[in-house]
Amino acid sequence: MALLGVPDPYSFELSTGRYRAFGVDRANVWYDGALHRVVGDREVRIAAAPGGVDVEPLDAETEPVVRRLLGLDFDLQGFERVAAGEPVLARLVAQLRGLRPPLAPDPFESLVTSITAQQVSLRSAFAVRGRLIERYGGYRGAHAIAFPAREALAAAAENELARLGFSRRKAGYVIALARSDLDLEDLAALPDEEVKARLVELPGIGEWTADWFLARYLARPRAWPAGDLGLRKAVSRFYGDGRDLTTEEVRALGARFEPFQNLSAHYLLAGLLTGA
DNA sequence: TACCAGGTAAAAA
DNA sequence: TTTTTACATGGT
Repeated sequence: MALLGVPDPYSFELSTGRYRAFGVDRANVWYDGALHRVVGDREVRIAAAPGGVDVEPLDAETEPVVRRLLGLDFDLQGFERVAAGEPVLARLVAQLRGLRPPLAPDPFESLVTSITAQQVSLRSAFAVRGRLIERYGGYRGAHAIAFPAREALAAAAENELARLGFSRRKAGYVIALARSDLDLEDLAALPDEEVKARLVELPGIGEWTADWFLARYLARPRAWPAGDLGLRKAVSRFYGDGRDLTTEEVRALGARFEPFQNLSAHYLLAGLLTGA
């Protein structure tokens, strides 16, 4: 038993919901009440435990990944202070106390995952992504499989990805991303708008995909995917007065959550999903 | 059975 | 320049 302490507030149940909500995630497997993920060439098991989470094995290689998978490093206390002054968020924060959005451990994985989710339902995206992981993944643990390495997909052919359920066009996006000379690690040093500018240069990466990269990989506090269908539905439900808001209206409403647009988006989405 | 789902780019107008 | 269309799968 290796206990990793968690910040306050923290809800393991709520924060791991994304790994279960839309089907089986072959890289982040929910099994027997615990989350399983390959780190390096080992499978890590993460489970709730009194006083924190039980992580096996826990060491310098696995801890940073686990922290990202569980969203442990978001400034939730700062968010709660700001949310207290906003009626809708105040209610959501109370109902979803300790919810921390998971972060993707790897930038390439984050982008490929978003590409699979473009236009289609998340259940459909999970299914296609699962087949991609089965076919091109790395180390196979007892439950989880390592997400495909960039080199593995750089060597793939468009036809092979199409057989897994990618549209021809999306297959091309994934391969072009894998083969591009953009250093995804370097993006972390750039401001939000510069990151987006670099990413949308790539084929198949538009503003939506770039926004989710800021939110789910770089954990930028102000990331606000205004064009996201789910977020538009959520914002419309809570602020639309019975009307469906446009992307531009949602974008403008983001100012109200300054400087915690990212966490606000996740709480609004979770609020919609759980009917809160 | 159709139709929609956490978009994007290319064609058509 | 703005609007329309194709795309592939899973769920309802």
